[in-house]
Amino acid sequence: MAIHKKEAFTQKEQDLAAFAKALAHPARIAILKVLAQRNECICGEIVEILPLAQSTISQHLKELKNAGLINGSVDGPRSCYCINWKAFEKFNQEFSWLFTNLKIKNQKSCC
Amino acid sequence: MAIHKKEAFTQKEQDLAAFAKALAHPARIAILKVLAQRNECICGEIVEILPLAQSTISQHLKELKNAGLINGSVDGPRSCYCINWKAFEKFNQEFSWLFTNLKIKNQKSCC
DNA sequence: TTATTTAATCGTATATTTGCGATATAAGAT
DNA sequence: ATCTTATATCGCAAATATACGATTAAATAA
Repeated sequence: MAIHKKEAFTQKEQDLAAFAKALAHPARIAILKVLAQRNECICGEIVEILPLAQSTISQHLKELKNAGLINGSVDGPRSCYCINWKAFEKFNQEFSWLFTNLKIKNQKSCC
Repeated sequence: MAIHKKEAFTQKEQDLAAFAKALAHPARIAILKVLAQRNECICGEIVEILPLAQSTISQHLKELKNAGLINGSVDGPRSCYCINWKAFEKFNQEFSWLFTNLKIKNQKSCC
């Protein structure tokens, strides 16, 4: 593709797309659900629950962290991850804004 | 990667991921906004508005259509696209469900 | 009929994503 | 100090995604 034209779009569009991208894989959604269900921050448990290799889980966790959806901290020999509720709230609002924005002007499909 | 392990996850997880994937590009979010702003269904106008080639826009439209987020119909020599509000509403609820689901059990990040 | 317009599709190049095994790292246990 | 455990990272292979120009197809206009 030679060039990524992301810079041609607004920051809001890029942010929303980046957030959506982080959610754009069933494994990552499943990971978020696991993290949310346990009150304690998890890590290796995810590897046991999901049918993916440890390195793959680690990679997905990294992506979620890079997207800002989860926090991570080292806890002795293991890593502790948990959902970044603030970021989630922010993106939830962004999404609501998008839906609302889309919906106000036009209520029905024309084709 | 050899094998896609999507089938290892629940249908809901897969559906949500597919929806997120459709939104995971700023161009597609921009397209949705254009479609929403015009009460009439558009097509070639998008090509003039966005800094992408016609074939690229066409490809993005196809993806949005495949994801069920927009409808499309042939109108003479041109194509008419518009947002599928029903599908959007459905996915909006799915997302709300996810957020709610995530939020009920745990209110604060532990790390 | 032929030309024009509009959009979809094809072919191609390149970038990114996904996945895994192997290895490295770092803390705790013995 | 060495072994074990837990996780991150590296290197690789294969699949997907992104982008574009060129071509095709289909309808209208001339």
